Amino acid sequence: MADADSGLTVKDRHAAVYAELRQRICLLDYPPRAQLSEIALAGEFGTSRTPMRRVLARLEEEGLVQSVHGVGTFVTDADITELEQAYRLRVELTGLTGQLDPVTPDTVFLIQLQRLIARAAQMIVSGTPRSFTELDMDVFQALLHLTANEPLRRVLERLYYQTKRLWLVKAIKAELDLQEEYGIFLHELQAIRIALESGDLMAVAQIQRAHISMSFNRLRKQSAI
Amino acid sequence: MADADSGLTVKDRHAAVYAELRQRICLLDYPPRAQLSEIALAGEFGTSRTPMRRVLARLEEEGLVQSVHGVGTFVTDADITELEQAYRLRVELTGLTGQLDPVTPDTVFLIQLQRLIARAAQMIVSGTPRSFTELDMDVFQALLHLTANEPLRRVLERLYYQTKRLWLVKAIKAELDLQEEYGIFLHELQAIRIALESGDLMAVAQIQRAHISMSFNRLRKQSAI
DNA sequence: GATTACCGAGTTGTGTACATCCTTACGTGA
DNA sequence: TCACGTAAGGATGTACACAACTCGGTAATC
Repeated sequence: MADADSGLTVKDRHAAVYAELRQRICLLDYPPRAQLSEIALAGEFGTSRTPMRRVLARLEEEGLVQSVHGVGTFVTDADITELEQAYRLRVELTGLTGQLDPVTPDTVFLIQLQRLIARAAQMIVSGTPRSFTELDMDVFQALLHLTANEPLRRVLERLYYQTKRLWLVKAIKAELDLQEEYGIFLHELQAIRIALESGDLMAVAQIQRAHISMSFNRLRKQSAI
Repeated sequence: MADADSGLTVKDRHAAVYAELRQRICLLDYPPRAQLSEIALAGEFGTSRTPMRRVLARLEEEGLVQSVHGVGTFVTDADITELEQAYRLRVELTGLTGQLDPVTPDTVFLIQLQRLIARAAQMIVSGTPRSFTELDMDVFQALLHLTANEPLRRVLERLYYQTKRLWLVKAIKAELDLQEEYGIFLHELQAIRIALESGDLMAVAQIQRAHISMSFNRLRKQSAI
């Protein structure tokens, strides 16, 4: 409420609402099959249904919600069989980030990464599925800057938010070894830092690619039970 | 006008209008920088501004138009330097079609392809830049069925329509050797048919990938003049 | 004559009433 | 008691009036 939107254009406001709703869906604040009321959301964000419908239409394009005439707008359920194609595409595209317009990071980036690694280490001590997902999102956004290919970034971002809920759903249902997940993630970040310090962006991409692929296999293994 | 929309849901109508406008933009019926009037389009499609704005918002997401408050909605200009990243991503993703969920075509598909090859042969005799682009779109849609990976198909479709205008703009400005373009395209289709008949979908993908890459190089060579 | 302030036309963005549609509960009849 | 028709409620989809904004012309002023 009364957000400091001074100087922001109207499209920035739309983007902020979109990002907020996307965050809520992926953090399961709005769990799968939850109903989103256009009127209620409009009231919360201090606007009317018209701009809210535009945001919801975009979320529907991304596959995060689904609107049915006369019934309502509902969060889609994160089904692993339906999202397997998206996950595999995400694996391949992550590998491309080291190939298409790679960006050598500056010192600021390395410091930021070091801070993220510290947060990952803290996860092992006092991590929750939710706080881990928030960290994972921050890491994703940071590593996205390693490629300057804007279309690739947009596609990767979409695929990330489409598939990320799978992990959190499984984690909350206690179908994942959380300590193992935290440890692997910390190890991945340390490997990425080493690769970055040697300036090998192709290696960074392959490390990410490998871990996304392995993470999906762990998710699938648990589902097969 | 009075389209046979009996039985079609409302979202199909939206999709049809979206596809129609996308076609017009990519065939340069609406050339770059052309202004699209919400009211005029609403009148043409027999609806009001509200649904039309939803379609235009999606076109803006895809980067085909740009809306400015108080000014208008304009077709974006197909700038080769801006679209180079999209083009290179398209090259890589096309290569993935033989790898992610490849679909072995049935006999109907091969017959359809044979018909497309015949149209390509006709291009050499009486082709125009426009009719060639229409053929190219049909070929693209047909070959898209060779992968069952839906997310990949959606991304490829977006990248295709984002980048396709570049060719037609250059062709109309007579900065391309049309006979050479038509000949290469026919040769590509024949190579694809041979690869398909041997069931090698990976080869089909690599042939497409190579031709998209070469096509972009020809576009860039002409631009460097 | 140059500059600046202002007004008006035209466009996109927003708010809201209404249309359309689905679901559910209720009542009526067999 | 069950089946079916019907009406009410609530949701999304649509239409339209109005607000916000940009840009051109015009006239007043220095």
